[in-house]
Amino acid sequence: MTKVLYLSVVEDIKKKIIAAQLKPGDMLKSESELMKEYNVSRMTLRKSLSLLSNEGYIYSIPGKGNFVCQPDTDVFQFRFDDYSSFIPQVEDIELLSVTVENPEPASSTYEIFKDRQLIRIDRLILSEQIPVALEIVYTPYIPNKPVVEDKLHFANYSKAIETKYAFALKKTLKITFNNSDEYVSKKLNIDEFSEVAKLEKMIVNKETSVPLTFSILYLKKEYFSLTATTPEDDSSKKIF
Amino acid sequence: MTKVLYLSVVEDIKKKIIAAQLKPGDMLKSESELMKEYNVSRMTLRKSLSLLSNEGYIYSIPGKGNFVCQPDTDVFQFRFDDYSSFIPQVEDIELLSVTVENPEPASSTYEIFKDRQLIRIDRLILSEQIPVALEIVYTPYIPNKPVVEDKLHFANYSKAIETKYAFALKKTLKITFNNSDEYVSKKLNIDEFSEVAKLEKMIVNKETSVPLTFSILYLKKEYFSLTATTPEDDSSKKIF
DNA sequence: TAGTGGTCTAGACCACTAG
DNA sequence: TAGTGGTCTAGACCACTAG
Repeated sequence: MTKVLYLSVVEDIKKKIIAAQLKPGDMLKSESELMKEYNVSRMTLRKSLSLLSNEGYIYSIPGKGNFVCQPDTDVFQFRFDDYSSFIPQVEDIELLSVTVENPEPASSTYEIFKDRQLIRIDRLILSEQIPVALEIVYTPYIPNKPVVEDKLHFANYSKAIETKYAFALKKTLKITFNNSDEYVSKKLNIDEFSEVAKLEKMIVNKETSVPLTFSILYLKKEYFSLTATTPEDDSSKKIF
Repeated sequence: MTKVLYLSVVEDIKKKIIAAQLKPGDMLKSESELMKEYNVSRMTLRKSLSLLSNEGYIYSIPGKGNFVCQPDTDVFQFRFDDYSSFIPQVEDIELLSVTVENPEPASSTYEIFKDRQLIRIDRLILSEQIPVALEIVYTPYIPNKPVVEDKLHFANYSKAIETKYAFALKKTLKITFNNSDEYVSKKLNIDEFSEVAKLEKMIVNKETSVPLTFSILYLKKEYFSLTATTPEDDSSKKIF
């Protein structure tokens, strides 16, 4: 079908794996056999196997052969950037406060940042005039950076760092369901102690483990809905 | 450092990208320049580039050059198989009922399975004697399959299918916070209409879109906690 | 010892881009 | 037209596995 040799080999083997003609753990024919079967050179055949390997279909044991993977079908993926993931309507954002504070011992911010001074920014997210979520963002306070000095540009500054060092970052998101405290319930205009979704996001430098930002999003429970799926076949990846 | 040529090239370029010496959108040197710089053959250099591409660091535009990717750092991953993800303690499972039913029009099972007859299995998951979650699993009823005929073996049968056709499956998980209904609250022994986490998992055949199973897990809110992270560098992937 | 996969090279031909 | 990346080959040498 495809006029590119190595892709037609990939397609054929992949088809057999999906149809379970080749089952997890099964050994493929040897490379020299496959070379004859598909009438391609060793390097071309190996390029096909490489692709199948990258897509999680096969793995190889040197000296033995190539085998069909035991796939992990319990890994789910979803996209999350900020509140906009949850609030489809056009929203307003109300800046509540910008403060500089020291983490209290035993608080989660202390766990993360130790005793570094932090900038804390509180924002209220509204949809159709009603408050929907409360976001609190903590970032280390670095004097002389264009940060507190210019609150308005802070968000963009933060994003810029995130983009520049994107390959060095690791993000962690923890989702729980909590009773709101007095502050949160007042801001969201809900009953005290009623339930809210709590999303804690931490961004750290993958290499150095230095924390970059920590944020908490308190979201009205009826707005929380998360859909995650098994990752798709990564044909988006460029093929060399 | 590494004695494998193509890996040392990968390491060097990756280092530059992580350190933001090469920024998203930047063009790499041409392949012929890189060949000279690293003193490797074209195919070896291209193998390095291929790896970097697979790991999401670079992409190429034929006729133009290789470029540093604009990474998507908002994709999160987590593992989820069943209730065991949430209940760390040794748990008991109580089989509540196994029934055959027809989806009611407008119900979510009808949306998924249309009017196919379904097997519905209700289980109560207990931890330290107290009910923690209620699981309802729907599967198409196929007469003469070793399914309803032998309830005890059903779970294993289901798992076996899942394993065999793992490469053909796509799973979707939807998480929301809902008010419990009478049945759920009674079984979980909580106040009616109080909040529970609701996890709906659907397994479909990726190729044919035929649904395989649909399950709902009602989980006591205090047990719900989900931690997801940005995917790690996939050095687990075998390299050809 | 024969067979397997892993690394690496030199070289050929191609389509596409951009001046 | 010169340069870029994409495909494909034949061949060499290596370490590892298993009988």
